Amino acid sequence: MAGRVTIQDVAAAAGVSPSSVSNLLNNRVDKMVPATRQRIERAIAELGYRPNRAARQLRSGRTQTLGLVVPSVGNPFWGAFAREVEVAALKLGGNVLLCNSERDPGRERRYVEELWEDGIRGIILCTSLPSLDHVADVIEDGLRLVTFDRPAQANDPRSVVSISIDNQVGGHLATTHLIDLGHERIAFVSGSLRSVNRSARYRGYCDAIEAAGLSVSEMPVWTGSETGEFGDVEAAGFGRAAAASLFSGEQEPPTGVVAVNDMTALGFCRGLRDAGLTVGTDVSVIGFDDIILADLYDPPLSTVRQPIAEMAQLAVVEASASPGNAAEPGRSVLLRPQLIARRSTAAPVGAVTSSPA
Amino acid sequence: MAGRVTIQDVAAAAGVSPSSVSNLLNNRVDKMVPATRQRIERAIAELGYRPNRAARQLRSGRTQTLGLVVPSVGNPFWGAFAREVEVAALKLGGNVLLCNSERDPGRERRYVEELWEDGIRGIILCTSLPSLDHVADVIEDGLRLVTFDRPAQANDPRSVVSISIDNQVGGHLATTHLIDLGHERIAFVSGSLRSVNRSARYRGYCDAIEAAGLSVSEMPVWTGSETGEFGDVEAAGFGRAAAASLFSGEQEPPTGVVAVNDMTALGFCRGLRDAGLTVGTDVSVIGFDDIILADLYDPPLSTVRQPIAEMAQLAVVEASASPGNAAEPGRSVLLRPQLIARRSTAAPVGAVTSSPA
DNA sequence: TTGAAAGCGTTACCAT
DNA sequence: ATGGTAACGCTTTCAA
Repeated sequence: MAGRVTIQDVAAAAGVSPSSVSNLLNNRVDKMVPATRQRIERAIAELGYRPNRAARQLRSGRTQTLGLVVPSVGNPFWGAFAREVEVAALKLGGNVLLCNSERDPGRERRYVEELWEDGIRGIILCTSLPSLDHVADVIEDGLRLVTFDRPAQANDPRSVVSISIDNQVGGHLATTHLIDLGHERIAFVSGSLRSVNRSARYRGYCDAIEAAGLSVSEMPVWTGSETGEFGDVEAAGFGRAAAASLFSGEQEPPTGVVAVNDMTALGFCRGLRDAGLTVGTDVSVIGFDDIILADLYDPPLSTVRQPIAEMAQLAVVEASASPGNAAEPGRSVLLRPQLIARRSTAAPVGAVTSSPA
Repeated sequence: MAGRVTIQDVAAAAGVSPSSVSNLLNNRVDKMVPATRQRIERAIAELGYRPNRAARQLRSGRTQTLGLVVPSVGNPFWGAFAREVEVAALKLGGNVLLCNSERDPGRERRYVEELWEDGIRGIILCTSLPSLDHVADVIEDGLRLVTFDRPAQANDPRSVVSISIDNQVGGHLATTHLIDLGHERIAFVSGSLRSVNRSARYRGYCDAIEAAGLSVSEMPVWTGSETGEFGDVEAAGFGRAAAASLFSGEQEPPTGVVAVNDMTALGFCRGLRDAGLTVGTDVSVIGFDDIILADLYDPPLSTVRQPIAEMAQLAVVEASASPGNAAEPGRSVLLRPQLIARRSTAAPVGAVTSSPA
């Protein structure tokens, strides 16, 4: 019954006009006589009235809902981020509509368009595609797009705001950590490097390697097949396969490993165990993200932390901002990642006796 | 520009009436002359027209969007479930609006009401509250509510469909596994038991203990403070604290542990490590859920698996069903959990020499 | 096979 | 301080 109660019914029951009910609903109560207000409130309660969002949105053109497109909430990192986004949105009185892209550009595009059609005008898109062409037309229509985990690229539309850690610094941090511990044969393990953040992490890795007087070309870099794409949840299986390959005996194995994210690192650790090796003593492994399970792992996983709560907050503010009070668009916010050294990284077994370069 | 294109503009551009455009949009093309159709399609493409969902929904009263309320996507189990729900919804041509309740009844209610106001008529609610009173009025209004991870209760409204594993069987499965391995001092570790699934798991635990001729009253049961609620993500910290307490030396420690879920189990393992104990040899630990990290852990965690893909599919079908083709309401689907024995459980050290009861 | 016109429930303007 | 009323963009009869 209550499902079909309209603002008209409330007005009739309270003996006022629909406008007054609407005014109350929208907190325009400054000049309303308390008695009227109470009559309306009683009518609302008695009839069990609930406003119709579609009508409200159609008329006002506004929504309090933000769109959030992540690769996959099945991945603990994205799950944690999504949660932080919701927390931040709630603080601002908004909702969040969450979508999993599975890192598929087609799905990204479909979702962005669908959200736009739903009347949503602010979207946080967690993508790492080098180009935003696939959603360019919606951006032109006036979408406030915030990309996360993907620093701004040269060809990005002007209005896009990018929020990300400095992945190159992060890659450098992780690699330098291993170098400082005395490692000289350091692997880099990642899925396809076609994503901008992964390649930035890789660049940081290369910088650190070269800076230490080592040669990247001699390092075991494992980036999987060019063609095969790996979802975020599959990252673990990927890391496991990488470990199996790197320690198959066909080449000199690394003593330290930089994994492109924690899931891959955890999978890699599993692979090491399969091979009878011990993480932290036989081989040092460092990940990226600091998902909740990194600290729970045995041994606790060293990693590079992203300040997700802070980033989520920023992203929500930017995506919610009406054109007026938004910061200058085209902005790229690059936060600093933080090295979290735990027990999965240690000095290599033969560190002291290794011949100097 | 394109953002303000309406069906009228398209009709004008194509030289037809809005009705015809609408017919095309809704796939009512059976009796449309191909030429007309092409003109309209060209106009749509040229103008970059995109239908306005709010208007569409307001007029037709229909939405393809489902609501999904989980405790927290920060928890890998719920993240994985949410993903499966989305996959299932996509297959049926629908969307999913995801919300984190943090297991707060007030938030559950607020979300359910908000979703209803958004025009959403099917919701999958992952709650474990004994009563559904807090959302009863929305159900009366005609909401198709599917509860997940919470078997039907006596007072539930008739129309509610419940999808869950048989948690009592699951608890029994986990406990019996430890008993079969030779354990005689088996702890149960959980947050508050006020949730129906947790208490069902506990009941299964008790059944198994008693069936083995042991006494529940002599077992170390750790269910945390009555008052303190623990979120799903905090479950790990909780398990860790439980381990610290159970192995503090104040009482005889258990040789086996049934944790109420994998996050708690993983936290417990971390706590054991803090205490210098080894999981799988010194103490056996079994969890619940089989999150992706269970298999990645060192040692791989024994657990009781929930068939989440199958359950998600079921939930989506039920929540999407229009009253007509829905299965009989009030139904409670109880799926069978599956024991996954891995290396975190083994025979206790003193199994053979332990004195018989 | 296509078109005209009446709403869906709300807001916002302009009266009063 | 409150009411009347015209939109918002679309779907859906019903008529042509």
